[in-house]
Amino acid sequence: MDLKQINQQLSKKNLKITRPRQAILEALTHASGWVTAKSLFEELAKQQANIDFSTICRNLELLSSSGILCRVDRDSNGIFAYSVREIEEHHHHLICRSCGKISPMDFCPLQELNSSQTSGYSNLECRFEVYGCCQACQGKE
Amino acid sequence: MDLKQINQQLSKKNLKITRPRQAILEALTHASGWVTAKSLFEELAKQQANIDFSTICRNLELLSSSGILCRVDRDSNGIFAYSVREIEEHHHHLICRSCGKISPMDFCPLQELNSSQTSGYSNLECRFEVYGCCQACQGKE
DNA sequence: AATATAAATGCAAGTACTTGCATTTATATT
DNA sequence: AATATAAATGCAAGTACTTGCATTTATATT
Repeated sequence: MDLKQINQQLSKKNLKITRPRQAILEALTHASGWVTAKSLFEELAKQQANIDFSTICRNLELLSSSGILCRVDRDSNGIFAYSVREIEEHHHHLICRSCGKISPMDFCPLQELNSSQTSGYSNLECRFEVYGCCQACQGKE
Repeated sequence: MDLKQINQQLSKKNLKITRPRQAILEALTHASGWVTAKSLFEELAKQQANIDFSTICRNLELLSSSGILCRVDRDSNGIFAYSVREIEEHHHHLICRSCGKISPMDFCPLQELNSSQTSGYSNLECRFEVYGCCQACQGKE
């Protein structure tokens, strides 16, 4: 997804097209891989964009919950990595513990979950991430 | 599980039975529900146990990875809640977003995951939590 | 019982956000 | 074009750990 399309999405959701937000999205669309709040802050600082760290965090959070970004706990330490969402369908991620590679999976456990396990509950959502060692990293350690 | 059994497990794993660790485990075995690092710290401070916050965090982390405690991201904000593990079998948790109630589920998505989604990967593990609104909380909001 | 050693602790400093609030800014309305 | 308003920002202070390191302590070995 490119910046123009993203801006259309923002307008649809009554989210404003501000200078800091544009700089953040510009960096995200041009980034080669996944970024963290910290790496993005450092990148933008280099460009003298002068954007506060809290503004970056709030935008990454907001853009993720708006479905414009994907958010993954790559190192399973609660520090999230973000990237522009390229897949519209609901999905989860498979993460290599060794090289940090992130791949989408269309499998969602909620669909497979027998309702007896969650009987009486409404508004079900889940958090699901799979960690492993990818083919390229096997034997390397 | 009571303190005696836990201490046997600790010895088996070459983990020492120290005064701070005993105070933490004593509090955990007597706690009515789930505790956080912060709530446990405050509880122990009240008892004048004089245990450093970092010692509490390190123990909760270690005891979880040793299988003595369960650890759940109850409010999906990265702040974990812990409780003594009463179920030996591998399991995940179902959490009520409204009242915070935590229930075990024996379902594990890794068993259901089609291997085509993770082909080439080894040492698979997953993080899985389900959030919803429990029966008692429905209509309350 | 004395010694060795590996684990655990406490302290201080560091990390990665998060929140509250006053100010600014983008967009809709007149 | 001026005004209203709701969203977004920047700053400062707060939160919840986390890490490095010197010191202490529990257990195994002699």
